[in-house]
Amino acid sequence: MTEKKKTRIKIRNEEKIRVAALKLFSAYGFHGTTMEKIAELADMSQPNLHNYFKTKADLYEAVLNDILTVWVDPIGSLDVEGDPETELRFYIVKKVEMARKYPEASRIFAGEMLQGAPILMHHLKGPLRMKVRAFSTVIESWIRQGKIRPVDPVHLIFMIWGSTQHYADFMPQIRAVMDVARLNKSDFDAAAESICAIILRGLAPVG
Amino acid sequence: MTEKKKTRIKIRNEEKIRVAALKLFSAYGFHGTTMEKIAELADMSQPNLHNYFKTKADLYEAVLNDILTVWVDPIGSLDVEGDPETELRFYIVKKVEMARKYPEASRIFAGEMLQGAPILMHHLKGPLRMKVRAFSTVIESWIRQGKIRPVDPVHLIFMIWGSTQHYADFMPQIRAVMDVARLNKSDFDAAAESICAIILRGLAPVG
DNA sequence: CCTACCGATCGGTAGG
DNA sequence: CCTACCGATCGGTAGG
Repeated sequence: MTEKKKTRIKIRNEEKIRVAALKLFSAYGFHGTTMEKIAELADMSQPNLHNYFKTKADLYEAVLNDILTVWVDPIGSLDVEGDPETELRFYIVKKVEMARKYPEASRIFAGEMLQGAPILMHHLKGPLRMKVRAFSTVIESWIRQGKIRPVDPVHLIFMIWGSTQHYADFMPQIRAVMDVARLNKSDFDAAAESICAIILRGLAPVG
Repeated sequence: MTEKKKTRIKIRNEEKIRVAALKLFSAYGFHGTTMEKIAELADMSQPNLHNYFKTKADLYEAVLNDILTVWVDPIGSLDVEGDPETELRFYIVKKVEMARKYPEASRIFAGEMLQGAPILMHHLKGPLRMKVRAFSTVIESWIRQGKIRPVDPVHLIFMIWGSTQHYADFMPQIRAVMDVARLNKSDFDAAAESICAIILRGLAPVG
């Protein structure tokens, strides 16, 4: 019983650390974040952190792995049997929704890219590349069937990623340009609609 | 004469420092870069750096200002009298060219955004917002004239920025997915062509 | 422009 | 899980 209690506290504390670390790493980067600040935000002493994560680098890696599961994985694949417009719209809307719901995940991922992806390179060359391959296969099939115009599938997916993630990663710029204190759901919806309209129209076959 | 010689050396050294700082700040961020490493790359002693830039923050700001002049300013405005397709194509091609030629500038700018743009916020709310306003005016004029489909000009420019800068900021991901060691000019050209094709077709009026 | 060095911060450990 | 503390690093300065 005492054992069980301890374990529950440990699980809860570890979660608190992960949440605090995600927030700070995403806002200040790896080097701009101190273990002391993470400890504060997680309401613990700094030395105690090391009971849960041996080193700062370990904690950072743990946070990155958390992100991969919520950020990259849930992006389902396109259904080749489906209607291209419906399928791509769903995908784009989902990506914008992710940028809105998990901006910190997006930013920590972006920060990792800016630094050359030292930790995530393995994931990029493995699982992510496979995802793009599956995506490309569907796009190419649609092109062969004349359902969409000929287009390089890889550049298409980069275009979708770039334009959707932009709303999370460049939020200060977007807020400044739009002159709003905060982006609310309707702003994101408008963004998704604009992106969908242009890309779907851009891909629509002649006639 | 001795004075002149000194000045020339000083100018040359300051330039060396700026170049070294841009390279390291863009790769490792502000906190991940040490004055010692900048000094090494600039072939100087670390204390000597402080004769040219009082503090690390001053040097960082100087680098950011350098970037604004080469990264944001030269993006000419759209010519409202011109053909939308020609004008937008020119703009997109130029943006991709900038991502290819000045990836470090793009990355340091992106890093600044990720951290909330503490230093660049003034620029975003001033000059940059004006640029977007000018861009929007032209787009709206084209829409009124039926030259392009109705579209939110602000989301359009975000879409162009997002999809073009992506090739500089997310280069590790792009290289991993495309399975190439380096992106050469033809890759960037293909990217520009894909982006142009989809966006221009997406904006083309009915008929 | 260099040598020498400072004060502060930070990640991590000892020991209980 | 805490107190106390370490070794190392780093930005910046003194003094010449």
